[in-house]
Amino acid sequence: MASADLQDTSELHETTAARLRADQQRYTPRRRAVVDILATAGQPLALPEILSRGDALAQSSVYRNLVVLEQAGVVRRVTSTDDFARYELAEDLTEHHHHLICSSCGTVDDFTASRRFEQTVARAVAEIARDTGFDAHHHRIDLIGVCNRCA
Amino acid sequence: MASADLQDTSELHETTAARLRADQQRYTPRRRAVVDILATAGQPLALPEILSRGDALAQSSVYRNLVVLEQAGVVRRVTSTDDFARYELAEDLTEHHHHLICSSCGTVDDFTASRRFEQTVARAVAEIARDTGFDAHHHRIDLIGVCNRCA
DNA sequence: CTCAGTGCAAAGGATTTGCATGCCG
DNA sequence: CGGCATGCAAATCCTTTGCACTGAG
Repeated sequence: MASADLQDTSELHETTAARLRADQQRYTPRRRAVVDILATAGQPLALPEILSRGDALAQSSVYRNLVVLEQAGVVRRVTSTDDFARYELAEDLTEHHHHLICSSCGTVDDFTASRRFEQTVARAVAEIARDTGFDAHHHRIDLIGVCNRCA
Repeated sequence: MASADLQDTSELHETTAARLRADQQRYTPRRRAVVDILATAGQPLALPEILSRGDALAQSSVYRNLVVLEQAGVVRRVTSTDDFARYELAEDLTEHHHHLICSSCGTVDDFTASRRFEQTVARAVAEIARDTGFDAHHHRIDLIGVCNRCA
């Protein structure tokens, strides 16, 4: 299960720097800003949200940096119901979790399931992989519905 | 794999017609064509795929009809890794299933899980809903990996 | 000095929309 | 006849890309 407690941002940044380095990429101030924003968000963010939380970040640069960060395994892109891509830190930098997707406004919130549930899922996934020959890297489990704000 | 023999497409079309009617919408030949294509596909289709399987369907009309069909609860929009939206028949018109998403080519295939697994999921979902107050209409469970063709 | 990173503006591309026409009811 | 469905083309809008500039090494 790894994924220590990375509430400690310095460890997060160290890990991020290491992964970027492994990808021959630098950990620039802009990239660090993006990581910081995602780390404190607690939910996947769409680009406009990232921009508004940052200080004069250029849209194109953020997009470009997100690509680099995703490539390095630091960031993960998630899709919702609207047509904004949303971004969050890679799961091994945070905590294993799933998403509550609001079909009304597109907001994505995190939630964690019980250990027992996760075990069952893991078992089922392994089973499926065996049966279908599909090489599953990871899975995603989302609940789609209406969030409190929209209800 | 496909949903195999469309034993009774007439029932599908009847149901579809009813749902459209409930939405004050007509079941036109074009809409029927789209439903037929999705019914025989056995996997979610991107728009170009729908067009190529149809006979001179206009792109914009198909998009428009997909919106209408989705609105009426006949069609469901699913997202993959590429930037094509994909469409499939609503789950209650087919069979409860999940998706194998290829992170390489974006293809989405169907798979069904064991009854036991689904029960556990249902229980967990209810639990989450109770804890978070999130009104979950449905859930989605996808396995992301590399399909046989891309491997 | 070199070259990756950045910002601005313009381009791309899937999806949506305006408008004129055709057809079902 | 009237209004919705359709096709075509143009418009949208998120995202990507071209290009010139800046700063770290």
